[in-house]
Amino acid sequence: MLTPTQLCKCLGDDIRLGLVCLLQGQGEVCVCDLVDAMQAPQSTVSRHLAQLRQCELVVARRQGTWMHYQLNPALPEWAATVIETLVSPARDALGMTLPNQACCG
Amino acid sequence: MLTPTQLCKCLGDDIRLGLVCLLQGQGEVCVCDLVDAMQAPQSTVSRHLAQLRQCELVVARRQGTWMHYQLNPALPEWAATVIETLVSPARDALGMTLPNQACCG
DNA sequence: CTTTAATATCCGTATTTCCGAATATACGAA
DNA sequence: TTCGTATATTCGGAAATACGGATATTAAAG
Repeated sequence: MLTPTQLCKCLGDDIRLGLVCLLQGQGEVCVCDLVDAMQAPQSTVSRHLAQLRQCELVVARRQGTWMHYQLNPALPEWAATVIETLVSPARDALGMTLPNQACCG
Repeated sequence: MLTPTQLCKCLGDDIRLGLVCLLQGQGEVCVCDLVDAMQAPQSTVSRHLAQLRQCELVVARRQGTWMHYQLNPALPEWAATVIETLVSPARDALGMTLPNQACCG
């Protein structure tokens, strides 16, 4: 079960927080678009996504070769609130632009 | 200036999150009471307090030999919201009881 | 079955973080 | 000045985390 400390540890990294920002309010996004938006090596993005999955901050769905990620819609309320609160200042601080959903249909 | 990533890193540790829980809603608390409540070595508590100060999550006031800490009342709104949201589930998860303000007047 | 594309995992290395005993500092009292 | 109390800082080592190239896995297509 997700604890507050775990949530903060997960969000206390630029890449993971960036990924959460990309997912927030976007429904599903596939990994290739996330890699593209993060401008980080694919293995790095994938490793961080695995960590987010392990904490249950995100859920994944396979569609053929692609994996689609989204924020876990069943987060505890406090966790969802924390994420919603952080996303806007985090987008500013990290210079995040919305993902370019170019890769898959 | 405090960034979302920094805030999360700061809160992503049981001792620092515990300290924040002890301070939230309590006004000033002196270090001896924090050490007592955390049941951790004094140097450990002091080191974590220094980190919280460096991120400007807390401010300190000296009164003679004692140091009184409180949450920074001038936190950015998003940071204050995150802390308020986390405190209650964090108190549960960490088994925090309120500080025993026994040490100084 | 082979190839190709998307994603995940492995693994050695580098970096960061944490710990707590010991020590230093700051202050008040005698 | 000297002592005692409260707190901060130092320091070396242990543990956790992050990195990214190389490799493995999965699935669709030919």
